[in-house]
Amino acid sequence: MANIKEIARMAGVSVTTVSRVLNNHPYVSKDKRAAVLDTIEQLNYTRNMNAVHLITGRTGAVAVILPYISAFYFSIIMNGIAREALLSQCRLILCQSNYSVEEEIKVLEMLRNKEIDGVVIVSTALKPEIIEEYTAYGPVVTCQDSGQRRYSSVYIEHYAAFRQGLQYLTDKGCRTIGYCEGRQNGSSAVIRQTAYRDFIAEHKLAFQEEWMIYDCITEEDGAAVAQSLLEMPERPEAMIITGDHVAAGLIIEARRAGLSIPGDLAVMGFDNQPIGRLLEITTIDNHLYEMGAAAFRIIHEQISSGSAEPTYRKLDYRIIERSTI
Amino acid sequence: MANIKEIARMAGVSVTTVSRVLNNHPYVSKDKRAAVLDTIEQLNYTRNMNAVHLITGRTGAVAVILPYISAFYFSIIMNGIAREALLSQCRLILCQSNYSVEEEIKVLEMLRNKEIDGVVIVSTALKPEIIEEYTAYGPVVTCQDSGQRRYSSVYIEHYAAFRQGLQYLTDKGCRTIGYCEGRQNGSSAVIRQTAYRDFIAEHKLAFQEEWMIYDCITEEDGAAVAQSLLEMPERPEAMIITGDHVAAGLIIEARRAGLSIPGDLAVMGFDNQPIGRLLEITTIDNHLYEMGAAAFRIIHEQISSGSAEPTYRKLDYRIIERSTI
DNA sequence: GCTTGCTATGGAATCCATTTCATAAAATAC
DNA sequence: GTATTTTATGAAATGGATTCCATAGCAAGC
Repeated sequence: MANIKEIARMAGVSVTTVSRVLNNHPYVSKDKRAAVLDTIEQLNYTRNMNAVHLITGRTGAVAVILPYISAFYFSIIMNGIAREALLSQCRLILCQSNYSVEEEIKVLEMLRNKEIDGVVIVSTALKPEIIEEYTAYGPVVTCQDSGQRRYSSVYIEHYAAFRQGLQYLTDKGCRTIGYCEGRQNGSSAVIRQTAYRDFIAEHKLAFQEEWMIYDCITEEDGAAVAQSLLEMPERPEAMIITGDHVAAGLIIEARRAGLSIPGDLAVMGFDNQPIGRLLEITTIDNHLYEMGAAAFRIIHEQISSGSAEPTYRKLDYRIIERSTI
Repeated sequence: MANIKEIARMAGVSVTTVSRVLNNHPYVSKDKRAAVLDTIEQLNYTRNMNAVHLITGRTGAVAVILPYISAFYFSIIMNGIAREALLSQCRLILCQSNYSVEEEIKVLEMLRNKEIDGVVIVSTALKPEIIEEYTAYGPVVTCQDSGQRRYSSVYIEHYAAFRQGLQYLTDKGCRTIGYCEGRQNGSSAVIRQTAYRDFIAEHKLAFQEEWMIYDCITEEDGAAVAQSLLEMPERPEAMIITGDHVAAGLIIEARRAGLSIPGDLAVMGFDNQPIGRLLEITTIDNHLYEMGAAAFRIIHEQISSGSAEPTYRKLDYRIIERSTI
C-alpha cells in the first residue's frame, strides 16, 4: 500500500531523499535519514522490487535449466550452483525441463523479457545455434562442451574420461567389457559411445551388441541390467556404468543372484556418488560439484562485469580405486 | 530497446491497441492486429515483464523453501511440486535454506516485496508466528502440521504413522526396537520421538538410550549405525529408520558384517524411496510426491482465487510390506 | 425515430522506484 | 577574500507496460 511517495510526504522530504536512504547513499543528513527510517518503520514499508527491476534493468536472479531436479547427477551439480549463488546473494530460478525444448526456450525467453539476468544450462535439449541466438540478451553458460560458441561453458572431456575408464579395466586384465548408458541420445552419451567403439576397435576386444545397454537411470534399472547379464549366453567380464547409482543397483542385484563382484564381474561406476563409497565402487570422479560451482561463478562474473566475452573451462577427472574391479 | 510506444508509433496505432494485441483482447480490427503483429516481428519485440509485474502486481512465480535440494526426502516432494507448477504455467523459485532462519525470512520478504505470488515451505526453521506475520502479503503453505494457523498446510500424522510402524514390528514379535532419526530437533523428529517413547512405555518394552540414534541423513550414516549396532553389548531386535536411504546403508553394511536381515535384525524404513524397493525394505509410504503436489495445488488455487482462507489437508500413509521384517 | 448495445480506438492516469540535473549552502584551498 | 570542492536536497524525467474512461460508428430493438 505505502509507496516511496507516501514515505516522502510523511517524513517531509523528497522521494529522492527516501531513495537515497533506501540505497545507503551518503549525501543525506542525519536528521532526514532518521525521519525517513522512522516513517518506513511506522508504515511497515518495503520497496516494490518490480519497480526496482524495471528501472534498473536487473533482477538479481539467475535461472538454471536442468532435465530433472532429483537425478543424482544433476543434483550434485545443482548443489555446486546453489552454494555459489548463496555466496553472491543471487536468487536461483529452477527450471525442470524434462528435456522439453519448449520448456527450455521459455526460460531463455525470460532472459529476453528481462525477468532474469542470466541462465545456467546444466543439460539441454537445445541446439547450440538456438542458445547462441539468446546470448544477445544476457550471459548464458552451459555444462556441456559445444565448442567455441558465443556462450560460456564448463565441461568434462567425456571422450578421454571414458577411455581412461576402459584403459583401467583392460590394465586389470578385463578383455570383454559391457557398457551401461543413460539416455541414448544425450550429447555426452554419444561421445562416450564413440569412445567405447573406438577403444574396442583399437584394442581388438571382443564385442557384442547386447553388451551396450541404454536408458539406465535408476538403481532399479541397474538391477534389471544384472538380470539381463545373467541371461546372456556370453557375459562380459566387466561393466562400465555411467552413474554409481545404477552401478549400485546392478551390484546389489548381481550379488543377490550369487555373482561375486569383482570376482565374476568387475564394475566401474561414474561420477563418484555417495552410494558408491558405501558399496566401495571403483569410479571416475567427474567433479560435478565443482562443475556447478564454476558455472555459477562464470555467470555471476559476466553479469556483474557486463562482459559478453565467453569463457571455456575444462574440468579434470580422476579414477577412484575401490574394490569392484 | 524497442518498447510498446515504439511499436504503436510504427504500426500507426495507440499503445492501448498494441497492449490489446499483446493480451489477445477481442476488440481489435483485423488490419490493426496484423499491422501490430507485423511491427512486433520486425522489431523483434518482447514485453519487459518487469513492467508487467509492476502494473499487474503479480509475477506468476512461487518460491519453495527447502533445506536441501538433494536430500531424497525433499526431492520427492519437490518433484510433486514441480509437476503441478508445470501444469499451471507457474515459475518456481527454489531456495535452499540449509535451515537458516535468515535465508528463509529472505524468501518471505520476497513475498512482501511482491517478487513472488506465494511461498511453499517444505520444511522450515521458522516459528509459526513468524510465518503468520507474512500471510498478510500473500498465500503461504507449509508441509508440516502446525495446527490451525493463518496459513495452509499439507501434512502427515507423524505420531500415528510412527506408532503404526512400531505396532507392526511388535506384531511381528519384536520386543526391543531401536530408532534412527534425522535432525534431532526437526519438528517431525520431535513428534516421532514422543510417539516412540509413548509406545515403549505403554507396551512396557525394554529400552536403552543408545538405541536412539540421531543425525542419520545419508546412506553412510546408516552404515555407521550398523557399525555401532555391532558394538553394542545389547542390540535391539529391530530398527525403525526414518528414510529408506539410511536404512539401505544400514542394511548393506550390516549384511557385509555378516548379520542376516531380517533374521538377526529387522529393519523398517520410511518414505518408500526407490532404493527401498531394490533392497526390498519394508517401509511406511508417506506419499511425499502427493504431498508436494497437494501443496502446490493449494497455493495455486489461493493465488488465482485471491482467497486468504487457509486449507488444512491431512495425508494418509501406509505400510508397504517387503522383506526386511 | 429514438434508445440501447456492441465493436473499435485512443488519451491519460497508474504502478513505484532510480537517477540525472539543477541549485545552494558549507567547507576547504590558496 | 575569492575559487573550488564537498555535502545536501528536490523537481522532473525515466523505465514499460496495463487499464479506466471517453468517444464514436453502427446494428438491433420496439
